[in-house]
Amino acid sequence: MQDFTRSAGGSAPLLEAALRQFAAVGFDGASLQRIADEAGMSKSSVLYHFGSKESLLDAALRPAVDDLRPLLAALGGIADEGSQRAFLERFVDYLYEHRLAVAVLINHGQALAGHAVIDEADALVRDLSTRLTPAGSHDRDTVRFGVALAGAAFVLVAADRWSAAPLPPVEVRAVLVDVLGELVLAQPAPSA
Amino acid sequence: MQDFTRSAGGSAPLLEAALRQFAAVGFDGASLQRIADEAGMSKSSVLYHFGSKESLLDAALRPAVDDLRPLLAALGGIADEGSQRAFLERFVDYLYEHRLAVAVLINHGQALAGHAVIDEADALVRDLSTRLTPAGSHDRDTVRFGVALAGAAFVLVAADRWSAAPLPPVEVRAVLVDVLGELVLAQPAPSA
DNA sequence: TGAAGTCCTGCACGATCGGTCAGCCTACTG
DNA sequence: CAGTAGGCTGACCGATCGTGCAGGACTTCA
Repeated sequence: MQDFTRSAGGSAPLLEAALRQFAAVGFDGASLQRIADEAGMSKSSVLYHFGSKESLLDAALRPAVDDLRPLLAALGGIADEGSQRAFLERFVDYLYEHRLAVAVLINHGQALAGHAVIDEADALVRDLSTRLTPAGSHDRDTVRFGVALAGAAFVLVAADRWSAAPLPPVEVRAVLVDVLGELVLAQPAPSA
Repeated sequence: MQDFTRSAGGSAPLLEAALRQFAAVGFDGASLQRIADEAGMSKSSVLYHFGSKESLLDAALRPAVDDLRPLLAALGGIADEGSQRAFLERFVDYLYEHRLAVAVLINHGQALAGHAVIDEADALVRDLSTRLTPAGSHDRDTVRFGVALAGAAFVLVAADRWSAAPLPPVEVRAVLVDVLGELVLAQPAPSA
């Protein structure tokens, strides 16, 4: 029995091209032809490596999903403010490293529900959400979490879409750490 | 000379179906056939009303773009904290009313650059961005604006994607007003 | 009654979609 | 040298894409 979906050999540029396309125009909107062109190979080669478009999506998102798991594990015992900030920095770095995959999950995830990778990732994010807004959390915390995650995901992909000059990634990272801290940690008691 | 693109007659459900599809799977991913099915008509009827897929996108996004202009005008003289909050409430209401169109602009705008409506909307958002982060604004403010806008847009479309129970829109609105205020108005001086 | 106009549809088109398959080329193994 | 396995490709398939077009159903007006 040969392996059903050939594991990625020298197909890294293919995965990057696929991620770019999926993030830009969505899974349905992306075509294997364009992905192949962008990676400098033929459409047949793409299907040779991954067997199907859905397998390509799985392979492209897999690293982001797998890297999210240890992050959740590290969230176990966080009490003092120092370890909170350390976790935030690690989380922002994760979002940056996998920004294209995260953008696909956030922006196109709802339309892709049912695909194995998407459901898996959604479960992890749901877990992250309930961990960051624990106990008898208010809807307020859930909304703030959503704004933080989707906002960060957007900025990391289109940081300077409406700015005059490109934004330096280092500064974006610092600001995001601050903003996420404000949004999901140590919120001041609501006025009401 | 007959009108080139017939103006929308009783085609409101068509525009709603189109917006839903565009927001869900993007412009390229959405098919006229599915939009037509969802609106209960034939694909030919869609093209009868709007002439082309691109014209349909234009018609679907037009109200959101047009309603954004008076909002920008109202941003002219805002000084005291009261009018700031009033503007924020009006802005959140705008985002909610046009949440599907806003989602299309935020999530798929980059891929749709070149289309007239998109460029027009982008110019308006750029204007909004520079007005809210005025004078010698830091990159910091631009990032915070991006997080606020994209985060709000996401929550208004997928508020309860990772929450156990659906979130009441009234409460989402209140929280968003608070959050947007924290992110784009009266930011405390950065620690550095 | 018939001409005109509006709304809608089925059919047909070329292009492109995801996917299958036979076969070419290179490299390694005996 | 022959054999074989892996990487890659073009030709091709049926389905679906956006679009053009002719015409049917219904209303309005002369």
